[in-house]
Amino acid sequence: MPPADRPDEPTPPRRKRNPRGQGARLREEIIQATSVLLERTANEESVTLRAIAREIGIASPSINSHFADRMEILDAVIAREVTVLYEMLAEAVATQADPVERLLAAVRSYYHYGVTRPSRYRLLLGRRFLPDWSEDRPMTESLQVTGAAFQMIVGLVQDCIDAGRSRNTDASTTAVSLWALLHGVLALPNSITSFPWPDMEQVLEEATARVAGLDVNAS
Amino acid sequence: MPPADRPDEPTPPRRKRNPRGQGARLREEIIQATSVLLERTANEESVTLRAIAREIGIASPSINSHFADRMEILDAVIAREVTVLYEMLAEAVATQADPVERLLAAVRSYYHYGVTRPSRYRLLLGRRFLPDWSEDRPMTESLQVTGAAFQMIVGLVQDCIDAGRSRNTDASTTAVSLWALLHGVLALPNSITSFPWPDMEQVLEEATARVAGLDVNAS
DNA sequence: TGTACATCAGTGAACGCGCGTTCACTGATGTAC
DNA sequence: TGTACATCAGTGAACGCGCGTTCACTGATGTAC
Repeated sequence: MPPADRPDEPTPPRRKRNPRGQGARLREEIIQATSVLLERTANEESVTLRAIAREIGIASPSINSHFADRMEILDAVIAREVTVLYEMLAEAVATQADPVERLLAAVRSYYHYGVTRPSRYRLLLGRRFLPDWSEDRPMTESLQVTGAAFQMIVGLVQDCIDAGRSRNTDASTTAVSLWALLHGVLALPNSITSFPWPDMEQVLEEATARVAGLDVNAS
Repeated sequence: MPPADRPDEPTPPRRKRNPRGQGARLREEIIQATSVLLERTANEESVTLRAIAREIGIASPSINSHFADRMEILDAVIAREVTVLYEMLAEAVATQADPVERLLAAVRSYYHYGVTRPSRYRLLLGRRFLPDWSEDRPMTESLQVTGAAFQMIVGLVQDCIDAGRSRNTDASTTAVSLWALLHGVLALPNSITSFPWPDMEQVLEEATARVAGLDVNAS
């Protein structure tokens, strides 16, 4: 006889099975649970298929019909997050009219994403170092959005140049430098916690102006 | 009967046991093997105790008398590598007399370290994200050397300021910005391989001059 | 100079664990007749 | 309107694997007498 009706027992909350044509809903749940689990554990390694299944309350083989392996789930999470980041940038930029302010809004927005979703940001840029990575996993979707985001920054820099608000000449190189700076500012304090870091947002602000050759104070 | 004398069999090369007082030699071998393994597999996760033991040709429990766990070995590797990096910086700086050239030599040297020892560089800055990390592992030794390296950069920037070769005023903030830039320039192309990166050393060179407010062309 | 003994450096088999994967299955729900 | 059946969504037990860890051991070498 199974211990049926002991309500105080930590019985895993049994899921309702999805209705007939709606099997793809579990796919959504898996992506969502992985994202949550990732941010909670702050460690990609502990996001195993079994851990994801536990998080949702399903049997772990149930994942197999939706994803080939762990990496495929993580790739889905990445694709989603890259889009989230891209839209955050676009929204932030849209609120500003001044070319310099638009560029700064994008930079601040990227920084804000990295600070508030550290594990997911790490995943975006650390996928290549996961155990089951291999060279021939193209990730076309994420790469396209990444490329679009980059081109957006290039455009913003170019606008500053065109408006005579940047002393730089090469918008593309400037964008790469800004990206490197942003990534460093986000990654360093996360990596080396016991170091007397100054206010990194302030550092970023100043360095951005220098790297982009910005004329910040003009109206 | 064990298959004794088949010389073409892939018998693991049996190690000579260390002489009496020299047990600590194996400790050295373990650190060395871990470092090699890390660079070869490019993945911290596959550097397991058993993998390290296999690499050296010992039984895996033999490690226990030298290190408490995997993290302790990696910490020893890190301590070594931080020192290697610090000495590379110091040597590179010592070859130059001009303040700006000294700072640039340090920046190039850091970049060179990261490019030539990518997995170890990643370990230096990724330790916090390993599965068995915990907040109360101080790593005093590495942190001291890291602090010394940072102070060295601060000093180099200050020298540029004092010599009227940098338009900046805060050497410490500038050093943080430079560090972030360096880290980003190293990390980005490693993370996102399928992106049309420009020559990152060139990007670094230009951005360094901007971030540090350098007057590069003065003799 | 010999010999008993302690110590040091490391071994090898065995263990329990969590993992991904397999495979036969279950049980609700839509569809054909 | 009823009923047989196919399909869909997911289960649960079992497997082999590599891992870290344990524990009794081995065998060379230095030391005491």
